[in-house]
Amino acid sequence: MVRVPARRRRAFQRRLLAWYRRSRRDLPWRRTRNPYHVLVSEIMLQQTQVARVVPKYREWLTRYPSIEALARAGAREVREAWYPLGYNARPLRLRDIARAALRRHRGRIPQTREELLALKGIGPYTAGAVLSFAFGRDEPVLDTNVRRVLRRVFLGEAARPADRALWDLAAALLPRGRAYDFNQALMDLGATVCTARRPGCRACPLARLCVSYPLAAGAAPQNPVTW
DNA sequence: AACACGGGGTT
DNA sequence: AACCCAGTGTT
Repeated sequence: MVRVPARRRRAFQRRLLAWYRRSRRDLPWRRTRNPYHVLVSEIMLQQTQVARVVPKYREWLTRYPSIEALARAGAREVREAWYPLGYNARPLRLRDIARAALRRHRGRIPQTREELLALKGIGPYTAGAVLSFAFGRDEPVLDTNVRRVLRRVFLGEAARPADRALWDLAAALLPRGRAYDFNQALMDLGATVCTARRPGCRACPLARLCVSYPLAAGAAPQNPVTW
């Protein structure tokens, strides 16, 4: 386990949320809490860049404005509507989720982690995203952005932590009642500042807290975080 | 733990 | 020609 002192945790939360207030991206799925809309965006965003998802997300919701409309669609049709996003099992699973919602959940997207994970196409990331973004629950997310930010800030660039440790860390850092903004902020920071290549440490609100930053600045390596 | 699964943008 | 991308399901 990674232990984070309360003082450092609060500084992390405060700096991240303050940065997000002024620097967040305006994305279409941040303008709704409709669980179906949120789910569509999250399935589309699996291993797929935001810029490529935005137009397809709008088209999809025009063509399939409701769970019922999607549930009625044929396999060929949804696959064509999905092209060229790739990972073409996703549109079929999304349609099957719509059908399962109608048959087993009164036409609604389920609101518990267990029920969400029981649906093919929804894994730990997407379950956390739906719970925090659509239902306002205090649940962490761990995607490629969050994984990179937490690894760099708390463990160092060279660390190869198991997912278990990063999920625990994401959960431990979560400010009560602020999961929506906190999770979005973490992903935004990873996507726009703490990028995989050429991270923008100069613009990073967490640089002063970051284990990796002293290395980037050419200073002596800092002690690794205690496990 | 490792691998397959799409396709397009970036370096 | 690699690398990367709001991961998931299957060995």
